[in-house]
Amino acid sequence: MKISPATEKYILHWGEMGARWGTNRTVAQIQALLYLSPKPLRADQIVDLLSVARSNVSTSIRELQSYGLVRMIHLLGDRRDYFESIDDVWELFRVIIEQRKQRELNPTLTMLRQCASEVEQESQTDGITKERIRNMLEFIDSTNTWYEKIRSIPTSTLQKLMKLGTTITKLVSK
Amino acid sequence: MKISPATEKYILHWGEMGARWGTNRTVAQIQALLYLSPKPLRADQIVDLLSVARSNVSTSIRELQSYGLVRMIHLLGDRRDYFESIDDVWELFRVIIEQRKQRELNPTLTMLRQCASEVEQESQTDGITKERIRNMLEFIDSTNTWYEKIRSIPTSTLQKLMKLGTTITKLVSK
DNA sequence: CGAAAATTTCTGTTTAAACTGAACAAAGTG
DNA sequence: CACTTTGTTCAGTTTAAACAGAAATTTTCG
Repeated sequence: MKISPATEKYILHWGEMGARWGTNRTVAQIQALLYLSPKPLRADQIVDLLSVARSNVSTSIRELQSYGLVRMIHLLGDRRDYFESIDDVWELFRVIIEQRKQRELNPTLTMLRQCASEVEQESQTDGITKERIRNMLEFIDSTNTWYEKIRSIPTSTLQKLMKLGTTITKLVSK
Repeated sequence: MKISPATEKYILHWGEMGARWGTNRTVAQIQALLYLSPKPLRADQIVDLLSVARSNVSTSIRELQSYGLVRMIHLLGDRRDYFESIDDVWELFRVIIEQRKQRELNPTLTMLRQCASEVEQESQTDGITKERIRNMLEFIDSTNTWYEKIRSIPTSTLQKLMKLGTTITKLVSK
């Protein structure tokens, strides 16, 4: 088995993007490879296709599984582990967004609530500073609440909503 | 001048988050410091408050300016450069999102269009692979188009829309 | 014009994460 | 129950980015 030029380009780009989205290159490359692969792949196949160490594949796949982006599959009469990625792009990004919420939004919200509370006790702190902390908390809190309402909306509805675009603004105009 | 405990907690957390959002710790810390500061700050003040090298502040501020998150200010009769951050949280995230679009979404869209085109010539590539590339292209393309419609909506309208939550889904139900 | 102040650029060091290869462990197989 | 296959863990190495400090540059002002 071999990687075609277009497929390789995709995988390399995805690897670079992964670095900007909180994982490392190999993890993102493996996800891209599994996403594009018509069949589930084994770890040793990934080693060959991406030219990375076996141990690297093992830990990277564990990470992808913990994110819920990749599943392990078994074939009858074959004890080796096969892996496949979520293939529905909407589902894929749902999972990614959900992970980022857990890892970034929630902790930030906790921190901001603490800061907003603690800063009130600090008489030496400028009023503008206190206000800015409150503003940030309010913003992140709104974003969070909004997301929690949005996340359960089915894909088909989201697609329609996105197509609507600015039509929705008429709903709240003035 | 000194940093209060609550302020320090904010700055440290923001620094860690920055690392997950494509910049480094110092850049994010400086932005946080400037955001919270009631007055514009000089580079040497940032050096003292954050305990980082002068050169580090210089390059970090340059990066923040290139993002459009921080502005240089001059005071009458004072030749030193002062800096301040965007203080409106909505504007802040608008700028951040716009930057990420430029640096991530646009290049990815270009890559996907190339891949989708090139992969059609590849007779050896599985049909499923081709379809997955098309699906990803379509998704990123929709996201991009949606964002381009959304980005010019005024803050007040966005706030109302977010408060609506799932009410909007009635618009497109079934 | 020359000194002092302020800022940037450059080079080398530090640091943290990614990665490899080998050792280890577990799970079938003959 | 040895032996092979498969998968994981771990220790050491590599790599890339962040950072500090010095040198160089620019700016300001007497």
